[in-house]
Amino acid sequence: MSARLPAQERRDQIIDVALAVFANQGFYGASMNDVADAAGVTKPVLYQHFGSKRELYLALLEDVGARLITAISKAASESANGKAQTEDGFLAYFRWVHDSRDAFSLLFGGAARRDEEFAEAVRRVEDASAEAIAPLIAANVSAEQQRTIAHALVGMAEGVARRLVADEHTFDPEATARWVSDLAWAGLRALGRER
Amino acid sequence: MSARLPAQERRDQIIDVALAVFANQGFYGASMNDVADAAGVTKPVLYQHFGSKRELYLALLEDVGARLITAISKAASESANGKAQTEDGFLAYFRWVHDSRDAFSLLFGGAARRDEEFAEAVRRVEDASAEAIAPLIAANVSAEQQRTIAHALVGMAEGVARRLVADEHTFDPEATARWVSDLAWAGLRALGRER
DNA sequence: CGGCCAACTTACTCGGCGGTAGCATTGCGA
DNA sequence: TCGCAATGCTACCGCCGAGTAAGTTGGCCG
Repeated sequence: MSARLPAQERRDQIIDVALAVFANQGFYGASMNDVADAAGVTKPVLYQHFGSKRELYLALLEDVGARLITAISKAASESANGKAQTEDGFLAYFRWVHDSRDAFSLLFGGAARRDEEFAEAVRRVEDASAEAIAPLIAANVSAEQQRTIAHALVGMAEGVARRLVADEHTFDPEATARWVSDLAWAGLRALGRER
Repeated sequence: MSARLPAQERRDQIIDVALAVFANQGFYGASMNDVADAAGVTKPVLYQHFGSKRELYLALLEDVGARLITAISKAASESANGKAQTEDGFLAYFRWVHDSRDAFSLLFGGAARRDEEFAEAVRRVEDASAEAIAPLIAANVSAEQQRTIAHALVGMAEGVARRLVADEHTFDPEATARWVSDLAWAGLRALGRER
């Protein structure tokens, strides 16, 4: 069988494997036995590293969410003007989706939204994204409208990504980001002009 | 206890009640006993009307999805120009969300996306929405780009609605629709100009 | 009034899953 | 080389939920 591993390595491997399993079968669809099997190990081993199924799943969400936020905010902070920020932000997002489909499925595939505790973890990610977007929105609109716009843009990216991940065929993150950010940026500029 | 009901009425009542229960607790969170209790009957009664839990849930999805599609496409078909179609489409959408939060939660709350069969039902709704949007998109872009744009707009509406439904506080469908459709329409117009 | 069919209930089965107790084994450090 | 702590496994428990068999009640029709 597979070799024994020191605790830390085993833990990392479990996280890796569990991400794939949960992404494919969902939180309820995958049993702890499924995860254990996929890791080449038995159930009690999982419980040596994570107190419960929920705890394992939460660890995954946090892990994956942090990565996404980092990618986006890093990209946005390095851009000069608003338009570049929009483009680079979307580009970072779609690159992340492209390179980590499992992570995307886990965060936005659905299961995470039903459970209040999980939903909160997802919402933290979405709110962080919305916050990264906020500065791009014209200042002369109400706070309520700003939040709406921000979440509209987040939803845009999510909606596009969902379709790309659903129909398996590969996609070009650069082109997708350009299309979406063109759409978004034009909308944002229009907002500034009127009223 | 509650009176006996003829089959058809009981079936309708179950659908009503099940919608509320599943919307609040999710497919996995709610047991058939929960649904039965909420309807004031016992489990076997449910199974007289629906072959399985999945079948009941699917019936709900179809039912609710059809209503949404009808609302949107009716609104869009009655509008004169593209801009009006955009506005009226979004307006119909947000009115629907406003008046049927449970239905929204069921369709887009998440649980439905994990299961392949359920996900397909949801995708049918999203695709139908995307199709309603397609004619608004400039013809001089690739088919691939068109689909991306269409799903971006669908995602926009969904993202905004999700936030509105998540933080309970009531919202104004008219204002929301205006904000979102302004954003969308400006983007769509910009698309037509370039290239 | 009486019978009969549809509506409904009680009371189960069965399987799967989260979680755990206790034992086996491996390989690292001395 | 040998001990022993850490790593892992076998085998189990309890529970809960989907689904069902068989019996009971209510009300409509003749």
